[in-house]
Amino acid sequence: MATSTVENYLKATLLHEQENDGIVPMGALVEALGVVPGTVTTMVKAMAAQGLMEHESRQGVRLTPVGRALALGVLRKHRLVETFLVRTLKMDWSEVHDEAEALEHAVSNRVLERIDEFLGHPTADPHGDPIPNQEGVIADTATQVTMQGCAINKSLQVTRILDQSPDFLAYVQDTGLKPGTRVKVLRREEASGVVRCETKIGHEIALGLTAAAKIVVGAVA
Amino acid sequence: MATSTVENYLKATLLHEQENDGIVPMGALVEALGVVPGTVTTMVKAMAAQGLMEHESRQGVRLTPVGRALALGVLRKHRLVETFLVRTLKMDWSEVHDEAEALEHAVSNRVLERIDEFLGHPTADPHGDPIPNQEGVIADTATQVTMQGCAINKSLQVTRILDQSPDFLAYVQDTGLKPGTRVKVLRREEASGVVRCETKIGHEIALGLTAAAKIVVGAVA
DNA sequence: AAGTCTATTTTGAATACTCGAAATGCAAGC
DNA sequence: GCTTGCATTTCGAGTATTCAAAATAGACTT
Repeated sequence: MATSTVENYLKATLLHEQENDGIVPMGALVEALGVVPGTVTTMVKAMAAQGLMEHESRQGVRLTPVGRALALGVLRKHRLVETFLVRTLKMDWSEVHDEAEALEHAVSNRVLERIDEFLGHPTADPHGDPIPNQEGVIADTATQVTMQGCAINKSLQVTRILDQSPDFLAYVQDTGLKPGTRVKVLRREEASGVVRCETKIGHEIALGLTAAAKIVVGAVA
Repeated sequence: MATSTVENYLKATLLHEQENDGIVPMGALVEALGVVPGTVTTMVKAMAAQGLMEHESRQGVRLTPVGRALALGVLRKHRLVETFLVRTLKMDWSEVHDEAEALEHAVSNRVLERIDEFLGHPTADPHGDPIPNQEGVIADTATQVTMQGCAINKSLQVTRILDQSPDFLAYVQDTGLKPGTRVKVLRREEASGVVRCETKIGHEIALGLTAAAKIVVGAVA
């Protein structure tokens, strides 16, 4: 079995591979895991020896198929646990990340599949991030549109938040732009970079371009 | 924070103190934790230095108030998690022990209190073992009576199973003598040591004295 | 081409936990 | 009182993970 440290390295690598393409630089893992560079080098070598990743010296790492499969399993646990904490235990969706971080290493597959069933096989967690299925397949996200690029004056709904930092989560909470919320972009002010929109409740909101780029929207069901 | 290893040593010590009185011999921890004697000596010394237990050389250990409080917290987590796995996730009550063993170290107090609330503040886990409350107080168990010593021909119910081994749990499952089940002891055959009883469903069962001594019964509500 | 900057690697050391095997203390029996 | 036996302790060593600090490789300037 992989230790929780190893699982964390796998997950961080997978997440980076998903966001950017090509090799994952050591610095990205240093950043994501909050350790010093030397530690990452040591761990990466050990994991490469175990066949979980490939290490190109002075370049970075890449997951092997085995490593990727394990990483997807960890991601699945993380996101199902988050969903569970919010939906069933009524915890605040902006505070469940750290809890899930700890639990993802302790939940067995047996328990996980019970949770999955209990929740009705959800495909996205409370932040809208897709949940890999048991085989590690993730629903397509290539065609995603954010509030920065979506159609104007069309009734849409928030489907995903791309920035998980507590700050941004609090901001989203504040404006009410959580996954599931109906929104319509009224207009974009090119000069100032302000995006004006209104929510279902009639509330009108102005948000900056960077913020708009982090909120994914889709058609209403 | 205590590591999960430390939590396991604390819990094992508490459990032994509850079953037997006086000092807990090192051998008891060796047995309970599945490590070699030298390891226990090393850990115990470290924990004594941290003020979690007192170590009498060549004798054994005793929890300090601080250690006991922590141990009760771990026990509370273990038992609430077990209850949750059985009641909410519909897992088999004879197989949840190992799962809870892993989860008890990963569940935060915040999550734990949500689970407690979700379950309606239960006072006993699926095996009938009492769940300490938030202050570490355990409901009285001194007046417990087993099927070995209870009244004859009185309608009672199973309230607790004292042996958690998979074997005995399977036996209990088999005979249907789970916590909550109504039973009446018909008679005890002194010579053979057989205890005859009948369950609510009219089923008549014969069980040995050792088995009878592991099944706690109480008045029906 | 030489020099500089930065990411990465190396090295040496620490912590927490574990083992196996040898040494020791103590209680019980003869 | 001496010996035996078992529980416990000590000792030396190994794994996994981490850090701080020094060394190095490449890429980027000038």
